Amino acid sequence: MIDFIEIDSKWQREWESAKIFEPSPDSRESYMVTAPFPYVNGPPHIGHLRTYGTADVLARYKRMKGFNVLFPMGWHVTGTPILASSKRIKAKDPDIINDMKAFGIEDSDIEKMTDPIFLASYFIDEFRKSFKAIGLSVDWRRQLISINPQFSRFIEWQFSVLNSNGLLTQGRHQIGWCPNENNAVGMHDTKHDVEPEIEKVIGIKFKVDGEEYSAACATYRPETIYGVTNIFVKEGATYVICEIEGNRYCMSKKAAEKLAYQFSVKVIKEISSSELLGKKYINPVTGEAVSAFPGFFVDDSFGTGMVISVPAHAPFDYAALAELVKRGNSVAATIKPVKVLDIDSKGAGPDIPVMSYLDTESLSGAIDSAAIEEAGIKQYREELHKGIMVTGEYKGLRIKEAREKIWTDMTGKGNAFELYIIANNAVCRCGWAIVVKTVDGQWFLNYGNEKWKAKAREALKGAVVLPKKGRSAFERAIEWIDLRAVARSQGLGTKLPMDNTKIIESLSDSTIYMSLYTIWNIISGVESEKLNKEFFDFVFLGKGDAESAAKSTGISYEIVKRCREAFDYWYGFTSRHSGMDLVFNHLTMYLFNHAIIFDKKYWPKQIAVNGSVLCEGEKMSKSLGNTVPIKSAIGRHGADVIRFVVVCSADLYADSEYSDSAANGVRERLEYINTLADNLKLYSPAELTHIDYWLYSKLNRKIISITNAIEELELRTASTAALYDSTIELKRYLLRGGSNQLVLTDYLSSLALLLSPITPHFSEDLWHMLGNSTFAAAEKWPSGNEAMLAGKIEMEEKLIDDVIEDSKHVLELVAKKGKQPKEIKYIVASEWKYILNNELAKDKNVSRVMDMIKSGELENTYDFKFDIQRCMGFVSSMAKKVNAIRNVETNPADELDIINDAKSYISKETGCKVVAEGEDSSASPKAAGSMPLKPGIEVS
RNA sequence: GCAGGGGUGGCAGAGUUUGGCCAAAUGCGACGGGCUUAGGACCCGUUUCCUUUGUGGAUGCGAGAGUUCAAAUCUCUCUCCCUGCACCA
Repeated sequence: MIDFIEIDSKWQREWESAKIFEPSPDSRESYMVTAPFPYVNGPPHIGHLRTYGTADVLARYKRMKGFNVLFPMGWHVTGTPILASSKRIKAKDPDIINDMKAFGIEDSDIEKMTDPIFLASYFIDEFRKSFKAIGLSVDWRRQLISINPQFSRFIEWQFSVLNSNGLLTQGRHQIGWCPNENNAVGMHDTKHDVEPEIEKVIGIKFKVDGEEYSAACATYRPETIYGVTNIFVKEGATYVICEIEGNRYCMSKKAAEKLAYQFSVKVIKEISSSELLGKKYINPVTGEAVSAFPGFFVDDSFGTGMVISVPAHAPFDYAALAELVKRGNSVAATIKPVKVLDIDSKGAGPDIPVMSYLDTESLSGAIDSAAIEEAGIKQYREELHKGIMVTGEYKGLRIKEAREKIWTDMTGKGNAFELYIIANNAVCRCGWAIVVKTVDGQWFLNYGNEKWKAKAREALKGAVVLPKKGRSAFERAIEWIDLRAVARSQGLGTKLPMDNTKIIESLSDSTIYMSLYTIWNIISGVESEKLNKEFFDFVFLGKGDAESAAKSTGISYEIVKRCREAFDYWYGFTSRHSGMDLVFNHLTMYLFNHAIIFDKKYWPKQIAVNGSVLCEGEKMSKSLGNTVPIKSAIGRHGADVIRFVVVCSADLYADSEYSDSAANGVRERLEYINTLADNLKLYSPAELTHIDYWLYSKLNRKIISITNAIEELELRTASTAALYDSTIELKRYLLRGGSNQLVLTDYLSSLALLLSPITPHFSEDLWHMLGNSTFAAAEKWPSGNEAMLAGKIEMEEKLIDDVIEDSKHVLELVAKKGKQPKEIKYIVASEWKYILNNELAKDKNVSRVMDMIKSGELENTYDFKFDIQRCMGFVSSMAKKVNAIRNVETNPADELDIINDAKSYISKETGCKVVAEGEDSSASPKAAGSMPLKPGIEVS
């Protein structure tokens, strides 16, 4: 049994004291691997490991390939989540406190986490411990934290460069807002961690007959204006007359209060819902006057609290009218639904489309709001996608188009105004409903800038994307990304240079920070005030020279010069690793920012995108309570098994799956290899034999395929070949009588190195067990020797396997008849069959070979006496399975030798004595059926 | 809707770029057998259907059509599933 925990810590100590992961620029080619610095507001779990593990495998592999590899790590602290967590702990929120306790954090430490900086540093510590324990080959001298003053100077510089390129613009912006706490609300501040969904709707003005105000009716679907039969208000709710931007409206009091965060709202007076019910409302498009009714479903705190009723297209409206009729409302009884659009392109759909979605029978009973809502969603979707207008000015147009036109028509003519709502009714942790607040003067990064986009496209072109199929997502993302709001009123981070009251948002301050790693170990002692524009301009842009930069900053010439050299050296080749969920924001912004700030030679060279980690078949999430902390996973299985399972058990783009059974499977195989290495003394060196060459051939083939796979980060392919195929090969080698100590040592040594990027601790241990004193982690990657590939020998071994398999099949059939055979006779086919077989193997063209036989070309070519009749019969019998013919030249003499050589093995496997002979000299009834690579089998 | 990914045997999951040793790797499960006092571990076999003193045949990789001597693999149409659509990290 391997003590995985023991070897983990042993080799981690040795590597650390040998400083093999702390590189400096030298004469080798550089290779820099980075992954997003983790956000440290909670414990590290195995989900984090996918990206970092993949990056580490690549880093370790490239190191062995002879590159000078830098794999740095930092910590992301910027933004609101850490503040939010602290706040929740302060408020004694049991959910978060229980989570912390479950992770094993002492009460006293939880207490201290009310200080966000303590919380961050606590988890930084945890992450570092876990990352070290899993064996990441990180240069720990370069840990930057996104709120270090030096980091902030760098971000300020970045924004000044962006600003000087005209990429920062100002404008209006909508945010989620808690009226109670008076602050912006993001996902981390809501109940159940939902993102407040801000949506734009249109408020249509229905002039109230005889009054100087209009009803403001909010809707997503202005195109249904042609089908409005009435208006709904909430019975019993308080409404108000108010003034917004010079217009007077009636709307619910609650709505007016919410809209005050978007507009300047002046309330004139309150008005009861019953007063509104008595009035007439003029449709701004059709000019028709309609009545108002009480609607059971109306929520006076949503939108404007006044709803247009389109019974033909909205199940709720239809149901509400039906309900009114049931209660004896005679005016409602006169209302006929008006069809506005049809999902049938010929207009042949039903006259009252809502009937296709709503179970009208159920309307006679109790109201089932959930069912009506579901019908509404379905109808809305279908009509949006397939609908064609059948009435009004835009008759014949598709709905999406018609909606856009009607929207701009109405807002343009002053018949409507735009407003924002929280579509998902998100609620702040304090319990208040979130509202939409309009902020003027928000700063945006303008990713819509065409020149910038062009540069980003160029940058993408110059980068390798892994997996290859991931590229199209980037192409889309570059076109799609537009304005991004960058200023926040709260959170940790760097202040926006243009507005010192604002913090730079946390994805925007992490787009080019990887470049800072290259010099972090040099500047971490430098006072942050000295890191001015001249310094960064020189180090990262090469502007000016070291002397003047040193003079203007007060930093020593040596340091300035070293920084520039370090950046220039390391940033020549960078490989960025991240999860696929970051393609549409972080990774795309990463490309954009590199493209505009740095010289082309420092642009990203490779971007690798990976999937996530499933746990026992389920997506990991806090709410499911199935997140597995890295430290407990390691405690169970050791670092290498976890690395293997989490990082290598799926293709790069697919989700990998962590499960105990998978982990056990990996461990068993590692144990097998280890035991074999332990038992090497039982074998002794000898001359190379057939089966030794077979193993060498397999090994070299494996080296080549693993190397190719890792280059493409196809780690599943690589790891399967390295571990699973290897154990199968080793078992077979021993079974076939292989026992050469030198060969086994060679094989295991190569295997140790091949596995080293994936299972570094195990490999290091194996490497030393085999008598080596160097570090496997720093060894040269094995190179596949083409000369050792022996296709023929592999084919021969395959032949033996096939022969054994077929023999067992026959023996079984015979056994069913109650016979117990003692001997198997193999009859190797005649030479002419081999000639035809090889001829067919060339191009698998049956008719060509037939022609050869008939025309006599065959005899001319091969100088052999053929029996035309039998040849034709043989070829036509082969016609059906021509696909299965192997493209390997064989002959009967060799095949006979192979079988004779393997007699003892076959005999052991089948339990029978083995005899072999040629077809020509055989009297066996099975002789005629013999074929190349499929000898006749007779048991007796 | 837009964009991205996918549909393979009881399950998980390769194979698709470059069509042909593909009835389809590997793992798990199930069943039968061996070994054991027993269980575990381990070993052998079976695991689409039919056929069988043999290595044969049929069907088959979401559905349908096409290209080809040959299709899981290429083309087209359809269908279903998953993910993202932001200012949250």
